[in-house]
Amino acid sequence: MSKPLNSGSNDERLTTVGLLFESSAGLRRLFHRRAELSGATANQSFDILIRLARSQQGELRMSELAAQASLTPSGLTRAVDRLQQQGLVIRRSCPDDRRGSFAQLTSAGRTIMDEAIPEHIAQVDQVLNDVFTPEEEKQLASFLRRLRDYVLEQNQASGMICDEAVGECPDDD
Amino acid sequence: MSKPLNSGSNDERLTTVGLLFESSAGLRRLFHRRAELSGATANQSFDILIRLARSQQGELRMSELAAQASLTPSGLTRAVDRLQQQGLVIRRSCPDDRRGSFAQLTSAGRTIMDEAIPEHIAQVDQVLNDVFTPEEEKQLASFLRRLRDYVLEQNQASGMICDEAVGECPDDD
DNA sequence: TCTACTTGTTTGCTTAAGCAACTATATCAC
DNA sequence: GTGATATAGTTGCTTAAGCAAACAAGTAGA
Repeated sequence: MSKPLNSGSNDERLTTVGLLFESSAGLRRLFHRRAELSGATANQSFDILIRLARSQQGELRMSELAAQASLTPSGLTRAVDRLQQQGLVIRRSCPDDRRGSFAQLTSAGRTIMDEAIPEHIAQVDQVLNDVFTPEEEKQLASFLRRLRDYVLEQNQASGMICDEAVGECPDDD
Repeated sequence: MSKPLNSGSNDERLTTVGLLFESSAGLRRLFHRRAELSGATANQSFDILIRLARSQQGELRMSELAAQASLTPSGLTRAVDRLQQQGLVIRRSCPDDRRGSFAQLTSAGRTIMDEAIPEHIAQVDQVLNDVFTPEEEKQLASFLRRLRDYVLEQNQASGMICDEAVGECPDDD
């Protein structure tokens, strides 16, 4: 209510969090921009596609995918709808649990991603090389992993967004 | 086009970037969630308000604010519209440049923020304390600052989103 | 000073994401 | 088995954010 707002460590901490948000938003924009320039793969759902591409047989349960992409179930449903309309993904219903389904890359989707991923990797490489030493990069990754796990756990606790994906999901893009 | 996609360092790098996105999204959710629980300040534009609150006389040029909040000018216009409707902010036209305007906290806005900010700081403190040592925290902040600056610069280069805000804007939450 | 160009902000329109409510299936307790 | 509860996913509706185009005001050059 009346703490000094611009003094020292509190302020620095707000700044730290702000930096995280800005970096994330900025990176997203940067990748999006470049993808756009280089043509077809301007797809806003790249996030989803890349996670599928990097999964076993290119498929993932909807809920798992939602968690990985930081989307709500409903958000994911529509995103997969769109990708399905574009022919990049299909739903495969889960044999073990008839409530569930998998989102699975089609071969068209696979083709597109085989083309897009190296580009994306090149972008990522460039950024990381330009900004960090390999050592620093490792550190950053470790910090972020801890933060991610913590935050995920807290959010679960408050009861929401899936609840697996805590361990080591292949958390790329 | 044909690099091995799941081998070693490339993959780790995708993971690093993914962690950044997930951390950011997760943190955002967490703060939003908690703010909601604790009452009034569930406002989705907290980001904007806090930046105003931490600025000289609680005002900022629209474009500056857009940059800080990672919004496009159009996004910011609407966001400020909403806040203005809620009586938390007013527009003050810039005397030096009649194209421009400032967004400025009203006293109502100030009051709300005086209440909300300490809560927010407490949340941030808790997360950072739980996850990092002070040393690590400093490191993380430095990494993120570099990344933010780099990305901002790149995005500018591609021509977009304001173009100040590169130096040391008070880049908080 | 008239013209051309740049910059700051807004508006029209479209898309995407969230919440809450709903359906279908699974699981548990009895 | 039957009923009660939980889980996976989808749908209706609303809000927010982006792009592109418009405008208005500044700046520069002839």
